[in-house]
Amino acid sequence: MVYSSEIDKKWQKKWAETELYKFDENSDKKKLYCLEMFSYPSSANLHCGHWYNYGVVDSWARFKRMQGYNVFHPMGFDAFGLPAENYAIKTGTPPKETTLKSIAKMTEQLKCMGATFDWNYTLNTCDEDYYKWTQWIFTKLFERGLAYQKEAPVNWCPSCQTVLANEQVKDGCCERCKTPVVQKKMKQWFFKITDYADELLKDIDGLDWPEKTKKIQKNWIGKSHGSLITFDIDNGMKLEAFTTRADTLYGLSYVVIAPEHPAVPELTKPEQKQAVEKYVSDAAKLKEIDRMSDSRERTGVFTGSYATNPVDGRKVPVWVADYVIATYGTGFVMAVPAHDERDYDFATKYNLPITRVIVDKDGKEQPLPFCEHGKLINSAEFSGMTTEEAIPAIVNKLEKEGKGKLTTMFRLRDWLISRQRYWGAPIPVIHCPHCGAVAVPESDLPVRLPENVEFRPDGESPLKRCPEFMHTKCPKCGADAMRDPDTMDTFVDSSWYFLRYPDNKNDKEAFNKDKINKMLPVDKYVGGQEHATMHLLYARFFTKALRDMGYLDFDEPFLSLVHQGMILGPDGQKMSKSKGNTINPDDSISKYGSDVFRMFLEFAFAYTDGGPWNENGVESMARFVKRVEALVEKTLALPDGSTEIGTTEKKLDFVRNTTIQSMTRDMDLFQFNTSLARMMEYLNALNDYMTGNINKAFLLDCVKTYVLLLSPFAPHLSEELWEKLGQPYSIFNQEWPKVNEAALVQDTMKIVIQTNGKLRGTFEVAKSTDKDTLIQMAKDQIKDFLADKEVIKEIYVPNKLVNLVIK
RNA sequence: GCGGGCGUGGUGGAAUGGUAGACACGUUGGUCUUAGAAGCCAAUGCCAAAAGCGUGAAGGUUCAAGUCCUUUCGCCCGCACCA
Repeated sequence: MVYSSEIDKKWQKKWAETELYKFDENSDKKKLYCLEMFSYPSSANLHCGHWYNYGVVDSWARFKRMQGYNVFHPMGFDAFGLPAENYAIKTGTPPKETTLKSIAKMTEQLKCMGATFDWNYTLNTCDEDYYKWTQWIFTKLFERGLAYQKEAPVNWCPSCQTVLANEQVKDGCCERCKTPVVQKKMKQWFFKITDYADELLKDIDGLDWPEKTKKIQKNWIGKSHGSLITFDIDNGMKLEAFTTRADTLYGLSYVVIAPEHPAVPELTKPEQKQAVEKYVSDAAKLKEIDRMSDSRERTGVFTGSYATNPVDGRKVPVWVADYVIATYGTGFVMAVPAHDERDYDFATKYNLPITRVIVDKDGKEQPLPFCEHGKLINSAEFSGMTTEEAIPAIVNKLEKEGKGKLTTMFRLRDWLISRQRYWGAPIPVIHCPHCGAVAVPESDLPVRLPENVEFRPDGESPLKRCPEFMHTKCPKCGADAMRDPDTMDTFVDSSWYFLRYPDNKNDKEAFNKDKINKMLPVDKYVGGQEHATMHLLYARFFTKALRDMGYLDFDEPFLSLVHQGMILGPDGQKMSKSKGNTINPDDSISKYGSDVFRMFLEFAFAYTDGGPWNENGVESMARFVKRVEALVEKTLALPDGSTEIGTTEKKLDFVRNTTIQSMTRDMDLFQFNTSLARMMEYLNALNDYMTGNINKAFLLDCVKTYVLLLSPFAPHLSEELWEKLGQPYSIFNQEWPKVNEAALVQDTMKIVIQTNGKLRGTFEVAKSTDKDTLIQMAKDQIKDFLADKEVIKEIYVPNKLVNLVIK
């Protein structure tokens, strides 16, 4: 036999016919939900990244299955989104057509991978049966006040012609097309993820996620402890400012409001009107990227109004300046130039007073601006207090007058979900002239995406140009009304797909509560780290919101998370067609078979690191497979031989059991590379054994263990070898080998000899040897080295080493 | 600027504080062959070398440090006017 893609086909067929991977919902084995992030259906063949994610994790799923878990391992498609729409704009092919074609092709390809996916549980987000429930979730969030519409300055991508969520803006540019994002005021739908900020932050600690991802998510949520301080304005308004440094209040020099703040016009005195209006409109024109640039000089204008410092009654000017962000805190801040760098720059430029109120802990006057914590001076009764003491003291005083309170602020903003694009789930809302925004009732869902729509992008939603879609009746009052013309961000689709898999055919509800309470949370989730602040955060929010609405009973969707690394081109660069450094898995697979390709990916990289492609590695994996085949064939061809269990048998049995032991551990750690290294060592040990006097029955047993251990990595090959060994179908219904503790006990031990911690030699000795004898043996072995040295201390680590401290 | 991570042979990468470099790739030599390829055997951190030196650099803790601590350099990632 020579392993090849023919063997792959043989077993894929048999697995399909016998429904080997059919998931049994009623099994009494312990469930294990193993999930990889689903993929965008693309017309191209599966690339290395797909294989690395789906193929490698499949090996883990097989391992768990053999360990006796009832593994749920579904696969589906994240099918809405811009690429299909952009392709349609270019070629005129409707997105639905391209997408469905791609899904069909990709499904075939995934089947050729030989993974354990149960395709009865697949889903596709552009399917009506799916997006009906995406829309249903929207209406539930709307009913609960978690979906709302507001006019807001939003991130607008002039190239994609749509708004973007904060998470989709990278360095002031569209994450997708790199075009600089501009600010635009538009009425948009938001999900109130900020309601869950505290819980989303708090629960991170309990997750088995990479520390880095947890940190990224924590920073993104960005909780900060501070105070809200109310300022009376001379026009009778009251404005609140958020600050983390209430202790510096006596150093107040002026206050600043963001240009987008709605109170700006009211604050502006007639004499300043022209200047302020110009400033505000200039600020609006600035691209996000320019405004963010920290080399930019601070600018601002005086509004003509004055605010009163609530602690000492002094009046300070109100400025408008774009260094204040409208969307963080209250969009209004107190400026203490002596103790804040930004305020210091600004005050210096515009000649505003700079008053020191903080000295360092030792009472020294540090150069200004001094932004660290310290001790208060020039602060009335608070002088002499430390920052930590003064903050509650000052806020407490203000609180009695209703002018201050301690509070927390989050960096996280609400999630903007409207998109002015075609290929997405329509927002299920009807705008009625009498009733306002009305959610489409469940009985009228789905709101179908019409097919005859011109989707040329011009900043307007394509659906607006489809009168049959737009015109409808208000579900409440029956009046003529208009549909919402926008579609939902595709991250909405992916925020709940893992809930749909276990109950994907349910046409009465999004998912059955009992079913998903049983199957969820996902036990192992594997996907790219780039989703840290997007998908992974949104999915957590959906889970918590649905829980609070009573649709499910768990708090977190993904208990344990792993990020796969990235496979780079042979040149160490990210693979891309334009660089011409892509590797097509199909070439390797047709040449060597899919198991060879899969094992190469498993062996050649640390899973979470990835790295550059190396063609030689695939070859070497093919050689490994040949050696395994040769082992099985040679074993079968052997005459019966001896039946003795002697030292060589014990030695091989020891290797067999240490292999089981370390592989079981490494697989749980997603260390596929070291697992396969152990397999190579075990193979070498088997080949060594075969050079001697052979006990065939014993050898066969060891070879059976070998094939079992190999099976998660090389499913087709192992199934074939299992059959060759005369074993019953299927190897994947076999149990993962268990360690025989007795075989791990050895009669001898290897002792390392060190002097001052440096290796001098080793020796093999009977386990029963006592300490003093051992030390003497060690000394004897290196007596030449010790000849002119004095041993001043002897360290003995039981069963391991002797370290002689010498002079 | 703040936060996090990582620096180990020619390469990918291994090492519960206890033999650094497992397992491979590559390279070299041998064997087989008319020849080549494949296979098999051997060698392979540095140094000609038993000794000595070696995990970015410098200190420290320890009988013993790639691993723990301090400082420092370099690279990568995240956040970035967040008050």
